[in-house]
Amino acid sequence: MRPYTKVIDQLRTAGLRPTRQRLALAKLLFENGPRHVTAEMVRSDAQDASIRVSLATVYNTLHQFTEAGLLREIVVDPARSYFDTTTKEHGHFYHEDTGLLEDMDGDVQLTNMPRLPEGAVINGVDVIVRIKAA
Amino acid sequence: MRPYTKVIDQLRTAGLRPTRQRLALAKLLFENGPRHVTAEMVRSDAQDASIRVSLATVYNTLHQFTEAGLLREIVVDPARSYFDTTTKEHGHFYHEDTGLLEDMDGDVQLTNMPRLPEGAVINGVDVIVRIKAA
DNA sequence: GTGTTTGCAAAGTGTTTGCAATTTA
DNA sequence: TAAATTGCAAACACTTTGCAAACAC
Repeated sequence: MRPYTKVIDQLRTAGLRPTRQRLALAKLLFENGPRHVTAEMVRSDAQDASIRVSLATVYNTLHQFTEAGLLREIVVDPARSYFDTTTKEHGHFYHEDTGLLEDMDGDVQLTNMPRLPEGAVINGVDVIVRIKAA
Repeated sequence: MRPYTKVIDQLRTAGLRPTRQRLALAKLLFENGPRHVTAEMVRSDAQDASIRVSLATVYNTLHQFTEAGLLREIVVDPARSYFDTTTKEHGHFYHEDTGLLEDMDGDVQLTNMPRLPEGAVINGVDVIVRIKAA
């Protein structure tokens, strides 16, 4: 089987050249099941995997992947940005004491939502349940 | 009628002395209906109202009020922190292009929520509908 | 008077940017 | 070879902190 074909195509479609760094990071991000990462985690994982990539490139790549629809940014902590490899809409559990972000499976629904402000369209819906150890 | 009695009591209960700055900021925050503010907005409003208060104190005060249960922090933008004067649980519309944060009225409900991870309790539930001009 | 709070400026943190060197096509 | 990408270090924006002066009680 040809490696990375899917990701390469997605990158090309997004106008991104499949460079060594982008492919290595894509592998790291998408070949280990659903993940929720920060830039620092990615840099650290990359280092562990002997991928030489600067932090600036990690940031660039995360944002480019997000624009390309390969990642979704989740805003839960003012101190750092999380990126989710699962892009379909879904809720999250956020462990406030550990910083762990976890997918909610099943599909949570919003009921009784008021109508949108005049002339607005939805860009995304965030459902975050903040939890802590009992 | 005695001024600020309620806020003064709430501050005292929280172990906070009702200082000139805290009272002035409380007035500014709580006497103009529901508001969603950033530290910079508060500093600017304070300046307009001839309240002399440093940015450091604005930050301290916002956090102290939040701990005291007078404010609720809303995380929507990695670049800045919002504080909501409405503390009861409710959803928000966030205008991504203007940075305006707006209360959802009516009470949105989450249905079909999966059970919490083992040993966890809920700390808060965020429902944020991100919108933009059509 | 004693302990708390304030304000300033400096430090801190995560993120972004400018630009020369490198890589891709 | 032309255009895109990378990496470094400097710059950035927001937030926090250390500490002396001011204030509340």
